[in-house]
Amino acid sequence: SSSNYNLNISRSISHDICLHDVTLPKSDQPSKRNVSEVGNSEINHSRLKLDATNSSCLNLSLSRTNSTEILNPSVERGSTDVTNQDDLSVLLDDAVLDEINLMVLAMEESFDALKASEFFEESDSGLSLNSSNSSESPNSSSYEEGAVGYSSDAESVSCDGLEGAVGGYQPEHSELSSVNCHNACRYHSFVLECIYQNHTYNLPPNQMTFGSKYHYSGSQKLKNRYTTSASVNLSCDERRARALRIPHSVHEIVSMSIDSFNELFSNNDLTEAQISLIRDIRHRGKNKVAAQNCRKRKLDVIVNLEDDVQQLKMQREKLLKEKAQYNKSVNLIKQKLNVLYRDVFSRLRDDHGQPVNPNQYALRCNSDGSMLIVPLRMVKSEQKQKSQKKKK
DNA sequence: AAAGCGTGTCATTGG
DNA sequence: CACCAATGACACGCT
Repeated sequence: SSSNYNLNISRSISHDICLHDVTLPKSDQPSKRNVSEVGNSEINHSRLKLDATNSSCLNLSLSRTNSTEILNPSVERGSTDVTNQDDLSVLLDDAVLDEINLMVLAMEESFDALKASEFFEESDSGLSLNSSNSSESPNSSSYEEGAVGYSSDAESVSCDGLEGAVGGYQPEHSELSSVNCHNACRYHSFVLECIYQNHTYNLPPNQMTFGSKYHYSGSQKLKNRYTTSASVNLSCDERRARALRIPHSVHEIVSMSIDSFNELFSNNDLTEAQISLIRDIRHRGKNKVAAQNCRKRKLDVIVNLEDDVQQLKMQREKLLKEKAQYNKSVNLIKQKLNVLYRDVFSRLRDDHGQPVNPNQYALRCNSDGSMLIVPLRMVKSEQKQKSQKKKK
């Protein structure tokens, strides 16, 4: 079945390719997301798929729908059905294997897309990539230049010839499906170059530049601002530093004292580009540490505030309990006072020896300890006056 | 697929 | 005025 041969192709090819592991620094390995972006440009027809989930191993897979086109470019799409492995093995002729091996070779050449394309041009049927700038895109994007150009917009080289390569699926490419392994290889090599050099893989192709300063000014500066995963950035600076032959590691540049740092520029050995890069590296490194400290402080503040909230909650609970206790005591005292008051009142007698009516009179306790019997209306009017004074 | 988190970077600000 | 640390905002990758 077609799915069977698809499996076999994948196995044989990936075997070949995995034998020639392209080992990348861990920090340089494209992340899954990057791969998915690359994957977006895949087409449903014959295709090469960069499987960089384990980017040390380049995995080549052929989609089942049109793998015949890769295997045999002369077969028109849909005109031939390959339905079993025998057919496939016939199609998987030496020429195809050569192509595959050449791709592997190309990958061994540090993904030098130009070299890869040269191999293919020498070996295949002459079908060429419709890339207008094959001479400029991969070659002019050599590692050194990309790094040098980091601080110079003028050195940017666009990737117009590969529009859509990174941005997403481009239907036109399906028309070239049988065209190809080597197109795809070059294209993916190119994408890899982009990723390795300046991480512009997240940019639309027309903005993908080699060696351009990654900070885009103007209205696009936020959207297109260069950003990469944390693990990639440092090595990015390190590679730039190496490319410019800066005689210090990124760590040294960042951590050296300000005096040592200034001494770097005192002897005029450094070019403008080097100086600019060194300053940028130091600034980024310092800022990175500052951001880390800032976030730590922020977390500390949050933790402290959470502690404060907890303590205040506990204090509130405690005060509420105290308040309840005091209210209880006050009520108890009021009850006792009431009992005492009634008791005292029940013992009082007027001039005729009659009990005093508690609805008409009240007891008043003076500051000197003496007690008076006062008419209740007097007490009430005095209370009114007091309350009015308080309002004023 | 969406949300949340961690991180690096850039712009800005205040010391 | 230059420098630098601090910080808000943003984008990205990862879970």
